Amino acid sequence: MPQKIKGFRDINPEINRLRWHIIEKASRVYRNYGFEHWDTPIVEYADSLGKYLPDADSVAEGVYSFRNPEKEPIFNASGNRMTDGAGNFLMENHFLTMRYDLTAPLSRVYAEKIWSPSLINQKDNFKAPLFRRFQYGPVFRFEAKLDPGRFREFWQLDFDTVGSADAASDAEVCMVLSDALEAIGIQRATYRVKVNNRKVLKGVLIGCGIADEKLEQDVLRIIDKADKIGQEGVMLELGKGRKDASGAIIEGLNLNSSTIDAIARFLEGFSETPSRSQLLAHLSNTYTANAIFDEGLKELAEIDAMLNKLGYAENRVIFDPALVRGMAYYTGPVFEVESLSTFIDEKGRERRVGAICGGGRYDGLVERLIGVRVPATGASIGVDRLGELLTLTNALKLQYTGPVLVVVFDPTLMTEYQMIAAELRAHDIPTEIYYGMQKGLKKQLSYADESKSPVAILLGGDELEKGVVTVRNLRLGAQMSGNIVDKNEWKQMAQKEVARGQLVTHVKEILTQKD
RNA sequence: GCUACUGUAGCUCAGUUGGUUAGAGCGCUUGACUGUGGAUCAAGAGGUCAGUGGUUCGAGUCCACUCAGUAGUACCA
Repeated sequence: MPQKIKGFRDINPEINRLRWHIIEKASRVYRNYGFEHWDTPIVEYADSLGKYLPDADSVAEGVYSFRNPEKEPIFNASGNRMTDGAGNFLMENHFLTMRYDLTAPLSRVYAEKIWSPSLINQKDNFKAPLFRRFQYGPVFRFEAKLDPGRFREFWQLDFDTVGSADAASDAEVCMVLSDALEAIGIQRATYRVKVNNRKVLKGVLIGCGIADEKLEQDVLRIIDKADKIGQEGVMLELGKGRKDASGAIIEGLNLNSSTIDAIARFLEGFSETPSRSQLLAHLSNTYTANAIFDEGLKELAEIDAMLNKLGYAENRVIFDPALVRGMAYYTGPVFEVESLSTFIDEKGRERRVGAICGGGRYDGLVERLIGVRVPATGASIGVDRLGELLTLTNALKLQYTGPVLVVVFDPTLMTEYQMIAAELRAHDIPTEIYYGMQKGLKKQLSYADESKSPVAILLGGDELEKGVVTVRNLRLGAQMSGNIVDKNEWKQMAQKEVARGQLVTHVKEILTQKD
């Protein structure tokens, strides 16, 4: 049997409806804030996408890569074609990579399209142009192990502001996320936008004597897991390591105990979720160690002030001092949206979906491509993750009505059926004619049910002669089918013979009925 | 990647201490029903018991390995 690749999905109409609902509602909010819609290719030169470069002609760690079949010239760092000793251009089959997020392509677009090449030599006296875009589409990651709800192809829905260092643009990210989720139909009580600042964490760690970047990343990674492994687990992993419940051994960082204590004290300060203002007060009273910390704190205070004025209170946006986000490239504020909704899995356990959005400030991303520091901030909705959440928690019921179905009683009347369908379509009523080979009436009406048709049109020789059609209200019929005994009575209610000229009016009437 | 568990029809599962031709419900197909489903009845299709090797007179059942799935854990742009 043919098979699809694991980690890739077939998207059925139901998932598609949900997916596009999310995209349409969120995009409208993004547009409202002035973001414009861009798309970029699914494949990019590997070099454009950052540090996850392939090292062989195979799938490299985490990404899908392959050689471009076309031979193209190689460029050096200053953008000139490289030549061999005899002056011939060096050509190569470049490495191409399928995008693993939408942010790396964004920085490529910015560098290539927005940053005019004529300005590349003026970088010392140059103010980066402003660029605000939203984008959605599939991204690809090679995952060796696939957790439920994690795929190799999945959709993201990003919005980013490139060219602003203002904390106001960070505050705006929180507002956009909050607005977008509510536009999608997520109840305010069921999500929280969480905000932290990498600069604060960095400052604290420097205060603890951790300045080495690699070590900093390791410590942050462990802090990030605090809500999962608890305070105790964090301390063990910072120290000598631990054994988890399944018996797997997790290596520790072997920090000395005074460092661990200092980090623990920092985290303990927030064991009870404090309000934004409490947190700011606590931070400023306790840690005034260094410049980067102060800068981070000041940014958080600005974000807080703006959110307060604009009505984004603690029930929408909170500060979480242990929030890290995995990505190394974040340089300032980081964002994550946590869903508070729970669902019961098939084994009866209560579970959560977790993070449904993520983002942050990444002032160094464009710099990696063109050597110029361009501040940028933004976030992304995990479309499929969110869709999964809405399905599992049954939080959103999308109203969907399928097409009217014209039942084919008598194949010789096909032209008549086509005319009926055309008439309904001309009035913007989606209409389908049954073309299946299983002609039984039962089959045709089951088909109508499956495609969620509201109405079936029945017409045979008798009706044709009388100049009428029979219109059956399938939604009403379904409602009544449970408790009706007398079939004729039921038929009378759910089904009506109307004059051919009244068809459109009658169908419209049924369609506008609310259940 | 590591640890544990699971793998029988499209789905959910039963299958005795190893014993003849592997079952049920739901779903599916056809018909009763040459013009009215969400009912009934009847018939039917559908299985390399995840795969390979082994133990045995005999394996769905026991053993080993492989693969896949689930849960936890690690990594995660």
